[in-house]
Amino acid sequence: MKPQAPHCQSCQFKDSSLFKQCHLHELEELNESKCFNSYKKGQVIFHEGNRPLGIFCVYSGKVKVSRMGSDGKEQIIRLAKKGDTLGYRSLIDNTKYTASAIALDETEVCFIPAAEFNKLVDENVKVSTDLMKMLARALGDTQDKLIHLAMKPVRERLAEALLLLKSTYQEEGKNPFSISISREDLSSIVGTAKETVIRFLSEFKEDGIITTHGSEITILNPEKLVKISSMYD
DNA sequence: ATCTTTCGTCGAGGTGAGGT
DNA sequence: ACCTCACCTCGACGAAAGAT
Repeated sequence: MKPQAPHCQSCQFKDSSLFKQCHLHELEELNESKCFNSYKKGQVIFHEGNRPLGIFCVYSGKVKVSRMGSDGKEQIIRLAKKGDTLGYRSLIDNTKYTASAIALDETEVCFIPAAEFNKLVDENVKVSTDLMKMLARALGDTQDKLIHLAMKPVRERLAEALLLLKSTYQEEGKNPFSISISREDLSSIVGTAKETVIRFLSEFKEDGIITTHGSEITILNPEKLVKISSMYD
């Protein structure tokens, strides 16, 4: 059964998204022009090197934004959850995508065509201000990440990656936090080899910080992870 | 110069899911 | 039931960098 496309006017993420400052008629126009798609785990939402034709709003599921390094290894540069917006930077900059977005599990995404998005940004100052804020925040996050990648050893970066997953994907009231993620993806977030991630995960297990069941990781002691991740701050 | 630590690579084995 | 495949895990080894 094909899932029902949500209405922008009544979308549960309306008040937390980039479009929170939109007027009702603008939301109606967005709703008319948008497309709603679902993706299976591993499916590409947009591909590095392609021209952006619009922006994507994640309605459900999890998405990784990653790019290929010169050595052919994947580096995850961002994780997106429901309510997040993707692909806006390349669209604004009018350049090809510098990264790919891939579904990490069953994911539903709304696609807003470039013309509609640009019109909205042109006409609604509040939206364009929010957009600027979003870009500024993304830039700050990237700077932090760059510094951490350069300064911190793998163990600390892994702890930080686990905390990032927790802060991104933990749903309210769900404790302890569990996530199913391949060691490959985790190593792409940390920027290290899969085996190294596995080794340190085993250490974390021995220390009672996490437990694992297959690819599922449960964080039992986030405070300890914070301690480890901030050792080099 | 030597030792130690960290981390990447390789290879092998185990496990679970899905297909036939 | 059996096979295949993807994924997880571990041990061994070696390179690189820092410490002594």
